[in-house]
Amino acid sequence: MKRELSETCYLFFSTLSNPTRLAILELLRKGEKNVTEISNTLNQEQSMISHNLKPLERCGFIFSERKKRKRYYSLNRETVEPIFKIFTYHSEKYCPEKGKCLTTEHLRKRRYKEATNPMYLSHQ
Amino acid sequence: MKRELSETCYLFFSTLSNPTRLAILELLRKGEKNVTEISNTLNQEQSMISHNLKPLERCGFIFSERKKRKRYYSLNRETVEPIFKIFTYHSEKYCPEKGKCLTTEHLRKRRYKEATNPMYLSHQ
DNA sequence: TATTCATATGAATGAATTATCATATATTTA
DNA sequence: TAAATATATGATAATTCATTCATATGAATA
Repeated sequence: MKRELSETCYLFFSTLSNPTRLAILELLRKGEKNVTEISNTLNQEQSMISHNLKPLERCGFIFSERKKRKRYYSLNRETVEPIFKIFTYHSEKYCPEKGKCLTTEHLRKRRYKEATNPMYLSHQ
Repeated sequence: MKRELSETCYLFFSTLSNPTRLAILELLRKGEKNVTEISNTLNQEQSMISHNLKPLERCGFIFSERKKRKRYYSLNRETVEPIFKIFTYHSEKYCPEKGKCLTTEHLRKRRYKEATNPMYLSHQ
């Protein structure tokens, strides 16, 4: 089906429908990181990280700023946090049997004040 | 990249990252519709509509109920409306030059109050 | 300015997703 | 129960997307 009808809408959600990009967003919730740091933390090729940072920035999910040689990426918390908040609410209420999104773990942590280890590193 | 790390999260957003499915959600905002009605309104193959309804229902974005021969699908307004509300807010603030999502048209009315006091945050 | 470090880009391969067509199943009515 | 109606399913073709590798660009430092 043609996608012009809701180009922006489609772009918005398709940018979020990728494990690498979700992992990047999750990582940036901890604070800004440069490309090499993201690459090392997620254990993925630097070029692959760069390729994935581009759509995230284009959609306004992240911002970037160069500092000396490095370019630091940071989360657009204003809208990204609410997006995941709704996702968390939705998935807990309507998809309770499904596995948990790690992104929800962090939100859950706040609620119940219990620390779990960040398993988003355990992929690859 | 493996996707186990956030299976539900990935599923959630990938289900929304499809023009046909977005059009279905948009249509269902007007009220419940059966498969044939959706198919006719969107001018798409019936089987294609059925194929796309499945992931939407599986993710809890829509519900269905059989009435006589027909199966009526309805929107899960509780979470879908807030999702699009955030999308609208985000895209108007961070992607202003891009085309508008049709979904945003309906929400635009209420937009100005919520820009200062975003009620979509009330989910948690 | 030559070198090193950091990031970005492009092309091509491979992987995943989607639409299509044919057909199957399910429900109602004659 | 046969026919008509409504929806679902499966296999394949078509399309879109992601990853990789090689390399280019850009910024800082020696």
